[in-house]
Amino acid sequence: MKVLPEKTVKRLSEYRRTMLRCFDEGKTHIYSHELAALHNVTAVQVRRDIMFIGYSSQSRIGYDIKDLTKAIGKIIDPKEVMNLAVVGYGNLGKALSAYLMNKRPMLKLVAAFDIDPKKIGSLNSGIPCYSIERLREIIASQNITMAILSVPSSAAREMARALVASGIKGILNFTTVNINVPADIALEESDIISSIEKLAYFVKRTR
Amino acid sequence: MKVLPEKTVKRLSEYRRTMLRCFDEGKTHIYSHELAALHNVTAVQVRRDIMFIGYSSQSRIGYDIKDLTKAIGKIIDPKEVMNLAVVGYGNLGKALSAYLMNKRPMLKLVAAFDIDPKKIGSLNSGIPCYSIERLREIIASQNITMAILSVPSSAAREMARALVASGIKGILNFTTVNINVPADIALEESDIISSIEKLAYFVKRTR
DNA sequence: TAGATTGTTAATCGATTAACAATC
DNA sequence: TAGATTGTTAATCGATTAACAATC
Repeated sequence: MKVLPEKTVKRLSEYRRTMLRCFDEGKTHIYSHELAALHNVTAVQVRRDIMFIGYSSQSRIGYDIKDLTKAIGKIIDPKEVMNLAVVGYGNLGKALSAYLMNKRPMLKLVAAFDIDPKKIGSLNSGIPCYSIERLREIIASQNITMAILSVPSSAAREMARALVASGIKGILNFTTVNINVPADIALEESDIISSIEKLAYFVKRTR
Repeated sequence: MKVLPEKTVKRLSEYRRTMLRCFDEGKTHIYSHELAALHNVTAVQVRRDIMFIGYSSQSRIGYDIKDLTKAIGKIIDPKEVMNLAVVGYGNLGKALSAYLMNKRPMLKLVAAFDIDPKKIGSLNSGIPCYSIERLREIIASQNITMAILSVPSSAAREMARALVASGIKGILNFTTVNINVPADIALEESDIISSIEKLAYFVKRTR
């Protein structure tokens, strides 16, 4: 199958999460326009995204939630469990860990890293925290493929290099410094400061 | 001036931050290809973004950092100080507060809100924490225009409604639930779970 | 000057939307 | 059937890149 557009992948992930919530609330089917309204997109957008994964509902009573969530998983979920680490175990690292804990069955958070000796060893939210010196060792032994970078921004670049050197294949960067990685490493930036500044710009504009 | 593309606004914010860092390190000028390399974009992209704000360097020795950062500020910064609140003062809320504290002079974090009585009143990182019941009152009295939403996802929709009802003009949503707001409210979503799932998808692909 | 860089137009690429056929 | 919905092509819109003129 052809590689999906980045934005489609993101939306499919969101559709699935929304549908799982609706399913818990007793809903079994959902119309494209319902999904659309819940995500601030158009119904055509939803149908197009679903078309991308080759799914077809064969009914006019909306999409079968159970069926469609499974179809999305087949496309966007990894085939085997992927292990993650959170690097930098401060407030942000802990918050991100909590978000990730047991949310997605195929994505497993297995380790945290920090330089603060007080944090090392602690099982704060169910995962062990290691010294950053053991980064390479633990990444290899635990077969960790993705990392969430939540260290202080001043350490971001150096840490990113260390992660790449340790064999990490994907980095989610939560620092406020843009990092560079080789082309074969997946990178996702989440920059709070620029998000806020962008928001401020568009608030201003709408007045 | 015409409204800038969203992505351009975001990149301009990032360019500025990078340039300020470079300036602190003693650099006074920077080439478009240098800025480009630091942000994983092309030099043409950088020049085009700068063109959007009507800035021109009039030299072939790179952009004058002091001058260009000022020009970017003139376009993307609010004309007067904007007050922000963080709603939900757990690990994530505290981490986001720390990120924002004294980083941007025109964006001032002035209040936190939480339901936990233990947190209320505390000046954790220099800002007071109020009971969520006082949301409307404090937003009005402190003239708060933007909110960072970092409550548990189950409370996200209700809290978003309360914020809009209180007169908030922009929301940065850090919960894992998409929220709906009227068209005149600016909204920026930062969804950790879908970011991770997207990352996993593209890690898979590059193998 | 020659070489490097900026600024800008035109072309390309990718993502969204409009229009509508097919289906229940 | 009539009405509502899905699936899909074609058109549009927006963002990026290629090409190159202008400048130091």
